[in-house]
Amino acid sequence: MRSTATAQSLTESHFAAPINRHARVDNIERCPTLCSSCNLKEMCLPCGMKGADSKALDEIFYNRRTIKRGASLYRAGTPFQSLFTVRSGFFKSYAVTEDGREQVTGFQMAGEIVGLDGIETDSHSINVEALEDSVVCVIPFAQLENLAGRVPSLQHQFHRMMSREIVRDQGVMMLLGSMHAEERVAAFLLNLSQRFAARGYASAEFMLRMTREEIGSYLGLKLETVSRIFSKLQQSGLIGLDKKRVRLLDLAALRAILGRTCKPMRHIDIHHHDNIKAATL
Amino acid sequence: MRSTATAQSLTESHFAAPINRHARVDNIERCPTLCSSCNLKEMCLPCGMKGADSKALDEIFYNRRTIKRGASLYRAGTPFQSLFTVRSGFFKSYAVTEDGREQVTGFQMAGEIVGLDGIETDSHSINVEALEDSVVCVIPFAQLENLAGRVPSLQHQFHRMMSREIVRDQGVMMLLGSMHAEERVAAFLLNLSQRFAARGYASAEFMLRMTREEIGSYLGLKLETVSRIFSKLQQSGLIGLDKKRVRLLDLAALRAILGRTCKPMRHIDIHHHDNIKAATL
DNA sequence: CGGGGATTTGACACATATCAAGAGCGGTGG
DNA sequence: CCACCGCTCTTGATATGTGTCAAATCCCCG
Repeated sequence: MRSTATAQSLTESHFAAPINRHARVDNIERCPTLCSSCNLKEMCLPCGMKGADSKALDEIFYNRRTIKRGASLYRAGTPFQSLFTVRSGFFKSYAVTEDGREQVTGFQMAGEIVGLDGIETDSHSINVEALEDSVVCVIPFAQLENLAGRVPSLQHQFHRMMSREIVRDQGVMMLLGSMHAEERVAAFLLNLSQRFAARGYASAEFMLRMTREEIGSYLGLKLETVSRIFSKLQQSGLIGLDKKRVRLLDLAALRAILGRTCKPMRHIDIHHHDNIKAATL
Repeated sequence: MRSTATAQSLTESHFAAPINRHARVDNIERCPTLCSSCNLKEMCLPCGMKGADSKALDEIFYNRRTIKRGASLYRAGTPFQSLFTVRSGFFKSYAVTEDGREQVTGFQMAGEIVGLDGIETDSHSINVEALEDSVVCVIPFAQLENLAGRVPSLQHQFHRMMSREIVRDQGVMMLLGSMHAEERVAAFLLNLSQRFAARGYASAEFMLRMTREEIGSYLGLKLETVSRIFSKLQQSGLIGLDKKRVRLLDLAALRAILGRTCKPMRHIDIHHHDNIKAATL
């Protein structure tokens, strides 16, 4: 049923966890694994904690929860109680305005943390939805804070993860605020590639779990624009594209797209150049 | 790993930091006020802490530092040691790409916290610069974490402030990703107004500390566009404008600008509506 | 008081949105 | 099994919002 070959390693490896087949209802179960022996510990909450400290995380009484494709992990306005770390699968987070506009604020994959938006007001401010059948670890926030108060390395690691989220968001602002469509798409693909690589997956070929529209929402573009740019990159030989499967064929060229700010500069002449120099210095 | 001892030495090094040079140099002084008696405590770090706990914050050995207009509080790449809370004045934070593009990621005013970007990697990822002569409280982060480990209410309050920053950033993403120029400007003005109001300042009339270009960078617009929209809003009577001084004359109308998404919605019909419903469910 | 940056405004260019049509695909039910 | 349906994606033609370039004024700061 799932498409053939290569990228299945992305999904299969984590599907050892039992998935509730019958009901459309999310399944909650007692966690069978401890953080200290989890294969994701290198990039999840325990990252950076050593020896005894990392064992301390096992104190937390947490559950696994499976979320079906298309189902919500949580919605804006619901009370905040727990953080979630993605065990397997793929999520999107998005905000909705009163007038119904939807803005995707991020895509989350294995090892990434979700739910930080709820801490401020004790209720969630955004929505998080599974883009494929997924499994998360549910971490009761009160317990985490309690434990963090006693384990400095955990506390610090948690702060680092929040800080990382802030830095990530600022990167998105940069992308949305000052990049052209083609740059945004290139940055998006490279970012995904990098994150897959960090997880030991193929970094040059992967499945896009989200639609063109969701990509567009994330990048501040319309779906048609995303599609057109995909086509263009494909024709230029920078990427290979088969439906949702992407192959990055020329990483250097993709990175180069990020560099060039001032368009092809066709109408440029010496005068022009001087102006630009003067303006930027 | 971070002991109190290192924390002290961190602070010491702050004192010893090469803050030489006469005239245009930032000034550092021992803080004359305690958090528990600070007039900003309602909206600063101590916010939400009660009685004895709020006194605990006084344990932190922190300094005041004055930053001249145009001077940097910190720059990207410099080592992270302390957080800062704005005591008075106004700042902008901004990121810079390799190719020199600058993206303003936020404006900070009294009671707001700055520096959270540095926690992740122990070095700052963005730049922060004073838009007017300003004063900040310097909070050595190691000390803060140490104290937070012993004072749960402080720990929780700090987590709330980080979460707030994340939520704020997501609001900016929404603004940059799915709003029109006029909406962005309106949202910007209303946001400033609200923050001034929360501080007991006039919320309908205030000075813009930043240039049109900085506003544009923040909003993902060019300075000319910002200027044009200011003019338009003025001509419509929604705002009064005199150089950097703004008066919000019609809050309701400004808020209304945020509501209308789909232009005049001319081509809409019932079919369309059905599609939308189906799509969102 | 002078000079350079900030702002405004206009004319025009261009990137991206909008509208529209069709193709491909997956699921569903006869 | 095929036919149908809805959704996603692609592609083209066109519209439009915002950027770009330019020039004049203003005025803040030294």
